Amino acid sequence: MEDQLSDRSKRILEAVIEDYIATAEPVGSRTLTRSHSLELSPATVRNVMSDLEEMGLLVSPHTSAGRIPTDKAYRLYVNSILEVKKNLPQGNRDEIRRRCRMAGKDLGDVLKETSRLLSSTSSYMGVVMAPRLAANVFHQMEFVKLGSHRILAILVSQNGTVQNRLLEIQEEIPQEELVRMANYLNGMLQGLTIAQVRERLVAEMQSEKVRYDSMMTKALTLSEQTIRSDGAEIFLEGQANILDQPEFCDAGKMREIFRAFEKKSLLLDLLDRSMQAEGVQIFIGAESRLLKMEGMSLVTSTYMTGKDTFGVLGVIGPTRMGYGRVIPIVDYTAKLISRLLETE
Amino acid sequence: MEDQLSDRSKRILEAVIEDYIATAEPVGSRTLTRSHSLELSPATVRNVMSDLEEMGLLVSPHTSAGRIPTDKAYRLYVNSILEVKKNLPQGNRDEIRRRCRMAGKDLGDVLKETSRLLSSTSSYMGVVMAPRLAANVFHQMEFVKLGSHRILAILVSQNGTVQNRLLEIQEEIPQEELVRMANYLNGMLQGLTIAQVRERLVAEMQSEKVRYDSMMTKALTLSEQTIRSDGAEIFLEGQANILDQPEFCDAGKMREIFRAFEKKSLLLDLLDRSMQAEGVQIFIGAESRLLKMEGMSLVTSTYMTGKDTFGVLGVIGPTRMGYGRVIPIVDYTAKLISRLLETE
DNA sequence: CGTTAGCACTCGAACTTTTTGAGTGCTAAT
DNA sequence: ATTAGCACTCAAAAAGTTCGAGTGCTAACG
Repeated sequence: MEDQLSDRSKRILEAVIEDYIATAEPVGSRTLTRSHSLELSPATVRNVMSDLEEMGLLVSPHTSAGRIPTDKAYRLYVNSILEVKKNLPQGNRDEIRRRCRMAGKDLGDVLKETSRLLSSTSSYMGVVMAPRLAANVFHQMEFVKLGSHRILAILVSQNGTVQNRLLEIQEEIPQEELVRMANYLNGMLQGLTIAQVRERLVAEMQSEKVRYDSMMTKALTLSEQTIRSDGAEIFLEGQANILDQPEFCDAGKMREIFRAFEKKSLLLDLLDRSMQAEGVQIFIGAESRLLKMEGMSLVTSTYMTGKDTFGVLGVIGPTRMGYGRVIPIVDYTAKLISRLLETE
Repeated sequence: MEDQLSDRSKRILEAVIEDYIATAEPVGSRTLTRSHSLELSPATVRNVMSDLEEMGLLVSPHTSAGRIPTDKAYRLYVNSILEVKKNLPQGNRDEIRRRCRMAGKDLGDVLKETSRLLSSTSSYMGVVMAPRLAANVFHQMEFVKLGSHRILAILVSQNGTVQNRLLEIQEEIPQEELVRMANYLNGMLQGLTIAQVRERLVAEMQSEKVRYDSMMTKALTLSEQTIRSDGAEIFLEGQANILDQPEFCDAGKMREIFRAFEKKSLLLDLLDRSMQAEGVQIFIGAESRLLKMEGMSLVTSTYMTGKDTFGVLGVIGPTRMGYGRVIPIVDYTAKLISRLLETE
């Protein structure tokens, strides 16, 4: 399986891929020799392309058309041909920097803006997943009385995430008691991750010493309700950008794509998966069978929001996307955001 | 200008509009007489249609095609022909009811879900604008210390809206002082609208008696920072639905539409405008030149979240939309949401 | 007089046919 | 090993047909 590709074959494959990225049209031997200054005749190129086709790196949509790179080809390209410019063009750099300066906003706003940023600099779709709540570190909890039977619970994590939850309660609880409850909980839960908090609460509720203290019981019940459910948030921006891609210009496909993104669950799975490893990761076409609609790729990177809580951000575009350009953007943005969000 | 339309003309216009709504195709005299049981010959219908065309209620895309209703025709239809079924079909009613039961979520979640709901029951786009912050009634403010130079400010309104803002501060403020500041402010600002709060803060900061109390100054500065900027939130859901509309199936138009909705500012203007009057309002096609892309209409209604704070919700669809069906949906949803959000 | 049947005319949509040209694979010459 | 040359392919664009739902107009009808 270790494709023993000659240097020349690689050069040609690269040329095909780059042409296809640029034009979205099947590329033929002729056009290749013209645009890229390979010192070869069309006929030679044809032979090589024929080999590449045999190896499953190219396909032709029909006999008398040019050829198109397969997912496998992109994989090869990304892994061993493409050399990612370590240095993002200064222009991009500046823009990202500039738009990252956004003090006075909460985490959600920053992430949304980041998603926008990714979308506009890459000209594909930007996606950012907030760190999963469970991994965050508990910082503080507050209960605010809204009415006689409604309490607003506020859960603050150390990285600045804030979760609000409206709780309906049976019996009225006076404000002072709420404060005492919060104090009690804040003392107990300091520094734990939310996941740990959850365990702790369950354990505590079953322990003997709490069972007969109604205040504590109430407090535990309330807080348990507060941290229940961990709907990781996803910010997806720039959907309109993919309408510009010629391969999706037909209405049917577009609909499919939009529908798919409307329920974010599969995207969530995919992003969750890319959180396994650190750094930039690339999912090409059908490799992520989650994005089962064909022709889409995903470039992600993890970012940090604290000691050991991270989220994922990235760019979604057509398989035929400018990896060389996108990868540094994703990488740089992730690093910058990490720095920005670091709770020093 | 008071169109003196004979009863028959009205019936025919209605038939044309309804046919066009159903099929999205220009409708001709023949088809009309067949589908609707008007007791008239095609020729007669033709004559009438010709009149209607003269009055600017119908147009034909070209000589030998059927006719299409103009914006003016829709307006007439909505105002004086269409009789809105006061009673939403029980099915819809039930679904709306069911999905409105969503306790334990904050306002944002509820509104987002409502937008989804509007979108799916109408099969167009649902849109919900959160009440403008300025009109909300202040309830409570909290400061939570996140780090030595970072404070999380939480602003709770009486209707359950929660705003978080991250503040960077120069000099460290101990937690106890933050609590005292919050108490001071909560006492002072109780029951005012945010707009009034803003004024009050400015006034207070200039008053003599505060000027030399650094704690108060700090408190005022902090809170002033917190309520600054009033980015009304808009929840727009179901964009994929409009891809199903045949009139937008061409890629160019779609792109335009998606681009337009990506920056929500014009939508915001429009919704803001529809907040002038209470109850259901209808903007047809170019009437709202804000949605300057043609062929879109908007049905809105205000909803209440408290004594006198309201937001707007509605449905955006093609001008050729089922007004008779959509209007009750919007109306009913608005009422239900108002009831749900009422701070009793 | 309002309504209707009849008729010639229009013109986009859909279907065919033709043309075009970028592409291929093969073979023979360099 | 490379390349020039050639016959062949086939989608896409252009040109040409057919078809039918529409129209407007006129004349007849109750």
